[in-house]
Amino acid sequence: MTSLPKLSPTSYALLGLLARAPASAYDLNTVMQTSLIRVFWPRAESHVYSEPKKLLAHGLVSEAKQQSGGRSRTVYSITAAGQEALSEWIKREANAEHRSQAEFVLKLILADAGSAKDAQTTSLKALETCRAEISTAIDGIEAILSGSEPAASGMPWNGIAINLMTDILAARYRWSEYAATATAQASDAQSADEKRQQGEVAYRRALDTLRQLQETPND
Amino acid sequence: MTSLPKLSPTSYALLGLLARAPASAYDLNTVMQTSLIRVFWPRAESHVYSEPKKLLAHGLVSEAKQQSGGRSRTVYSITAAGQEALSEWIKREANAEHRSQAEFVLKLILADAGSAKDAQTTSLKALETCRAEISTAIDGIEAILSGSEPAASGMPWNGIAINLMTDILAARYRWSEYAATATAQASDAQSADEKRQQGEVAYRRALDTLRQLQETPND
DNA sequence: GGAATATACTCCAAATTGGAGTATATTCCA
DNA sequence: TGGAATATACTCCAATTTGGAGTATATTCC
Repeated sequence: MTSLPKLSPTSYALLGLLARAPASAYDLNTVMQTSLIRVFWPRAESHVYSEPKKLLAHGLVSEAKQQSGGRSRTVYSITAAGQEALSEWIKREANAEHRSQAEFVLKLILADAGSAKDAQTTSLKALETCRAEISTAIDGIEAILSGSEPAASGMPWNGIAINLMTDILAARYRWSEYAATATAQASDAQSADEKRQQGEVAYRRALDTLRQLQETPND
Repeated sequence: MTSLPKLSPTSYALLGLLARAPASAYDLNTVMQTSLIRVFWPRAESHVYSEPKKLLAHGLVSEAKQQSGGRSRTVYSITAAGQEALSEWIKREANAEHRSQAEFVLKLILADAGSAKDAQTTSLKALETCRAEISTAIDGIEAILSGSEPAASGMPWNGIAINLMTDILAARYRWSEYAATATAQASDAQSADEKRQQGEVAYRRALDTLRQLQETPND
């Protein structure tokens, strides 16, 4: 018995979308690239197209080929076994890890190899990017709120989850403002001791941020 | 002329570390797995070991084999061409994208396929994870501040960068508290309309978060 | 003297990316 | 009415990256 390829979180993500309604890989990809899911589970298009085939091999979805003119379309639907596997996955203890990846922070960490100006430029770029993301997010949320879809699927879960996105975005934005100021203060002319001093102030700010969280009264 | 494999941000990350001091792949890996870099540019051990060979092929680093008893050690050092390539990379406009990946958010978004209890359990797990990360981070920063290394490398840049980590961690922690409460309020017994209502409240909270950022006075 | 831990790697299958390529269908605007 | 742009609906594949297992020797601690 040759075992089937193991299911990944991506498999379950798509299975979860198919639990809402049958869809083609194209439909799934549109959701994967444009919805909240993209923010917390980004996957390549080619991956979104290949994954349903794996679900099919596992018997978690069924496929139906449709013809509309010269163009064909494969629509996937979740099976009973799929429903079963999905709710089993949801129930399983979650991996609460939150991974991030940001090339510009790498440049900041290694900024010694460049000039202070470079570090400032990088911070300003981050600030600009946050501003753009904020505008886009506001438009998106407003569209959802004004949209008259009767009880959009995933309520209230999507609403709760989107707050993680906006809270992190707010933190990133405010940090960018701080970093733009802090990097502007730094200059190549500074002495090693001045640089160290400035670094210490920064570390202390970070420590304060965390200590405030532990002091939070739980009343 | 067969072209060499292209350099990735990971290549530059290691080149940047070698710009501080010569090191073995083992040393580089220790930094990659334990320092701030791990938070914003996590890479697998096998990758950290193979990348210096690519740098070597490009002539950006040189290698020196050392013997210490029966065990050998390859120490890499940055070359002049490496210095050049590194500062060119630092100067290049940064990719300011900030990617995240969090399986537990996926479970929350797809929580319709499970019970309200599952969503709450997931939120509580996220909260617990944040608490552990906060403790670890406090210990780490305190160690840096009390450590008497004279002007640790990367000052003040590392200090500024670490604030992005702590600011995001604070946002994640506070969101987890919010999510634990919000998911506790939700129940499977709720009507579709109640769920929709609760979702709307959540979306409005997210919108408020972002709008406050735009209203920030720039004085 | 033995166990645990640190140093110092290699190997490889599997997962994932990202970009290019190939069609047909529909919508828009001139 | 014709042509361009955009949307639908995919496939293919090389290159990147992961993650885990495996193989040594060296040092520290009890």
